[in-house]
Amino acid sequence: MVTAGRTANGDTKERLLAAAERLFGEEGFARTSLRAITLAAGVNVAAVHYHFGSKEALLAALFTRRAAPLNADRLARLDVIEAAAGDGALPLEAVLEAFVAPAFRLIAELDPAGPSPAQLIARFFSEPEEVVQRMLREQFGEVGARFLVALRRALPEVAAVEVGWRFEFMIAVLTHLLSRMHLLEIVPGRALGPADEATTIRRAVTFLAAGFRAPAGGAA
Amino acid sequence: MVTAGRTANGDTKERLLAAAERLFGEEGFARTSLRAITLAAGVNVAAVHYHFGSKEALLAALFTRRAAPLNADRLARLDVIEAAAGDGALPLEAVLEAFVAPAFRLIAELDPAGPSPAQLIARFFSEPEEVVQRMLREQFGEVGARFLVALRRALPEVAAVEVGWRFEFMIAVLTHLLSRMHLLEIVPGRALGPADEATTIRRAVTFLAAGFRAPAGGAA
DNA sequence: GTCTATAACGGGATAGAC
DNA sequence: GTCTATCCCGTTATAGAC
Repeated sequence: MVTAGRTANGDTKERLLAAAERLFGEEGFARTSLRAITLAAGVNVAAVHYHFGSKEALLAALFTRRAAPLNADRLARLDVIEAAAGDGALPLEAVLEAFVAPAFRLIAELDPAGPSPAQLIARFFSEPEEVVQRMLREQFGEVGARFLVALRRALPEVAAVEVGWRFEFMIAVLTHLLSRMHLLEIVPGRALGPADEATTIRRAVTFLAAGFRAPAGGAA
Repeated sequence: MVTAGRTANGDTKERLLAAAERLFGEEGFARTSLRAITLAAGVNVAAVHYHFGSKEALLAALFTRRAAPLNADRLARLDVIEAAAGDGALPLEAVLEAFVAPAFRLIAELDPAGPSPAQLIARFFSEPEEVVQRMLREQFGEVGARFLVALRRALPEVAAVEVGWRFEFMIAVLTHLLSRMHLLEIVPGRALGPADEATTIRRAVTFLAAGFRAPAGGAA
């Protein structure tokens, strides 16, 4: 198929992306060396710079590769919901699921075994690198804004400021789930047990929907 | 007061802790060099090794210094609630506030201006270092277990497994708040506005309480 | 207890052969 | 496109003077 000969496979770039996604997700960006990545990928150190240019550029490539389809999926689902609702109020659970479910889809579809891709996406929210924070704003800005509007339409009785805060709580729950779901948690004897994707989504949506609907005033 | 002479102040150790707390919290452990810390503290590089032994030991010192009183405060509040309740069911909002409020107290009491101490505590939950993860289990194990029991006592009508998951959601919301509260968020035009401590606590508790009480079944 | 100087190492990046 | 070899820098940590 290809013109010139090479080592054994032509997908060095893909192998690098896969290895980097896993290691960045598990160890974080700063702790992961290019040497560790290329070793895991079975390619040469220089390959990173040839294919991507720098360590940061590799990270950026990983980010957009996952975030773009993730957010496209979210917006497509939201389009459907908004079209079905016409001018009426939006169904809250549906909106929440449109935001949450694609992230879990990301886990299941790609690497059935490993914890890989979603963990990295979630980790982005806590990585201090400026590049990361800038890309977060770029990639999630539009989705966030549109979902915020949708949530307000779904909750006309809740003050807009409160919806804004609760939107932040939703992001918290989602990123926490994605980044830590695979490991045994801090508190022993939790016995959360392994749950399938659909159950986890339902759990999150149920919890979040109730929180979003709560009357704002109530003190204890 | 002191016997022998020295540079200008005797609180090198304290200055190191303060600088490290801020920098680790803002930049993360791996990205923060000892040079940056000692520069910010106005002390010599070697002082870190003299007073603490290593970079990791400095981190550990920071962790226990904050986590211990934080969790003691939580448990004390829980004691009061349990004593008042006798054998009856526990009041959910009170239990949640006993868990959430001490963390915010941590912010307000110590450094009224800066974002410092709580941000680091929250960051611990996403730092990949094994030391950090081990200390998390050690320091938060007891508190987590006791609050989990208390939450189940407060919610006899909710399945124990669900309470376990929702406990995890609560940690998500809290850490997210503590680590990111200071900065403008990803979605522009949110207009969350600056909120005082009491309001933020009330917001979180209201949201969480409703989520915890939600009937488990409901699909959309 | 505090400093300077330096050791010992690993990191990202690049040049140039193939 | 892929490799080897190497540059150059910043890092933690330590030894030893003061």
